[in-house]
Amino acid sequence: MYLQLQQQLIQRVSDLLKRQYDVELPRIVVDQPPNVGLGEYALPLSFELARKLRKPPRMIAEEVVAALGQVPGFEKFEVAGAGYINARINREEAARLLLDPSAPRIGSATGKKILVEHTSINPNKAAHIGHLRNAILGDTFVRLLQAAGARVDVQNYIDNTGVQVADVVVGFLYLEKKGKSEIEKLIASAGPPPHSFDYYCWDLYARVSQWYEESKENLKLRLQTLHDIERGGNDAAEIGKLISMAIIRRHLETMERLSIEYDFLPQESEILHLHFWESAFEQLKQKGVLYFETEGKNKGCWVMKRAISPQAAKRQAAAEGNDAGEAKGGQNKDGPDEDAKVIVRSNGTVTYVGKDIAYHLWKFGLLGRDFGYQRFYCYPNGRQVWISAESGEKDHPHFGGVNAIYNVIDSRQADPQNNVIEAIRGLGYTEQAEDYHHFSYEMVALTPRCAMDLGYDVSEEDQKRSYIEVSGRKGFGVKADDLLDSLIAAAQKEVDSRHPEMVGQERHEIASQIAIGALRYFMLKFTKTSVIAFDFKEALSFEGETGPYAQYAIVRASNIFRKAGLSAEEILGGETDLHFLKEDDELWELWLRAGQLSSMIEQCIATTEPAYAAKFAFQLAQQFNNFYHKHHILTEEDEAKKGFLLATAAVVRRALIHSLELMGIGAPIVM
RNA sequence: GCGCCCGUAGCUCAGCUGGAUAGAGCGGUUGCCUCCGAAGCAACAGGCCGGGAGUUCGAAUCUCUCCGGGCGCACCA
Repeated sequence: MYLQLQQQLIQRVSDLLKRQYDVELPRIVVDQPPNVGLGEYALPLSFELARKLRKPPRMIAEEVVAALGQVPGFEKFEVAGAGYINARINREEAARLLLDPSAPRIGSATGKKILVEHTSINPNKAAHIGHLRNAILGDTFVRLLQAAGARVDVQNYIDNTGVQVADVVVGFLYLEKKGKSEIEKLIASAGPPPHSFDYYCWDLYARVSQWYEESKENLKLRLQTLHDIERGGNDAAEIGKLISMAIIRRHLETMERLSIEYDFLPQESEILHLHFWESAFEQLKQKGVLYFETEGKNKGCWVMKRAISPQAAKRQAAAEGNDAGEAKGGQNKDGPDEDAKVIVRSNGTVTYVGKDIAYHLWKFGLLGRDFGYQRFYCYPNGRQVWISAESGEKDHPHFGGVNAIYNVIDSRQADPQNNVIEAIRGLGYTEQAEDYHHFSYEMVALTPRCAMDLGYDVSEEDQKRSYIEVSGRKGFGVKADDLLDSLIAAAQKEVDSRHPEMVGQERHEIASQIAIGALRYFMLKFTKTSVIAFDFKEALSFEGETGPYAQYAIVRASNIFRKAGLSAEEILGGETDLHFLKEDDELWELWLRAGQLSSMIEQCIATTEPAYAAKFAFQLAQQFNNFYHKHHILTEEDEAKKGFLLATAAVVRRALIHSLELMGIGAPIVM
């Protein structure tokens, strides 16, 4: 509702500016006045135009207001402060839009096919809290895109031929002296966490990392095992596959607990064995993106010019604009470009970035090759997960070939990601390069106190830091399933004491809804650029700015309807006297925020920042709680007023449920 | 050395495509359950928005610089 009216207003104003002053602003800024009593939109454009038109801002504002006249959906326009143009929405009309449950919503991404890749945990150990942040951010973004009308494929990339898997293979073969059949038995006999296979590997992985430090001979075994796995067709490769498959299944189980699902699991082994790189290599050579270095430290390698950061590129472009004609970059300096990125090593093997370029050409449908596809797992709701295979099933959906991609990868991978984008741009695929988004986020770390509570040795130096990085290699971190279990246990305790009348199964379901709400909200309330210093006390909290706070607001709203013997849907569809909105700014503010839901969705997508969704839900819940406290609906004597208050609760409840849904958080029946 | 991110209340963080009086949660103090459930509400205390300069009618927000912290910069994966 809010977004629609805003777009109409912008259109109207920009037409007017063109007609009346013959000016076109690149963007018409729309703010919200400090309080709703001043209107719903504030346009500061007169300040911007004052110089250009040689008129004081206030005069411009007055002229614009006079010229605007009547605009459908708006009550009036007025000049405020030193020259703001404030717009007032026709409250009753807007509220009617909000009540209509069948109102069509058209998002900015309608009709687009978008690929989101997230989770992508090395299949060699249990998932930890850092992986949770990745998966929750990714899954929430998927939901936001879908709400904006996009068709989204969800991919979870599996690096099954990397060192991490090799390390665990080494652990089984040389530390534990276990063969294939013994590992098979181990997998078959594993139970749920903490007796699960991924937990077992978590410890083994840490032990192997220690063991490598004991002698150089051990490290040689690692390299040899890695090469065996890459080549395929041997014991190490078989065991690697066995381990990786078993761990992937565990990761899917862990994520399923959080309602996180996938469509396709592309594996690195297929990228290798189906020769994706060979196709990419041809293209890259032909277009001159890669060149063969004949001198310097990279002699004998195929290299590409290293990408510069987007910001540095902007600065460089600006500098070039100032003094055009200057030499640009190091390409034509003396000697080889020592800073170049090696893509093919002098021994002929391809680096990780090279494989990634090939893989991303596939994503955009530009490679000319495809994976084989095999069924891997089917969710209870019928959704099918596919996994890559050398020769797959005959009938399968087609993945890749999308309009835009989002890779949810932590900020430490910014350089390699930029290199892939540069290669794609270099091949002439500028549009695709623009629609390649590195969805970058900061890591989750542990506070020193948290690390010590978990029983880890923390050096004196580390104790002074505000946070310590999680490390799978050291086995240092909080496992995802452990955290979930603690959260469920904590929620269960509350539910048990509040609802002794309910049966165990029901209580457990509610407890897990609350736990997931707490966890998902916790991971989303921080902006992507903020390092989360993980702290159990904060994460386990169900009070204040948390998921359960918002869930509780919904429960309260639902209780009103249950107690009244009405359904919220009935109220939304019925007749409501909306004149109360005219004089009550506080109530109108509540309706207005509910109406800003789609505006919030677009903002999240435009900035790739799901944290806005969390803030939105919390603020709406907070406003609702305030309303709930102030108005006792069921004892309201004025029938018209009562109906209006019920409609208010129904509208807000629906917006709350929807906003939590966007974050993958369910609405419990009771709490 | 180069690049990226961060620095806002005691703590953890919003606000940053410039705009009206800088916000929230936690923690602290104090109230509120005969009333749709207190996982809640209300109130108070708490701020040179890291320092400095610049751009602007206007800067927490943009630019530069310095200080402090974090993370990247292999023919490793």
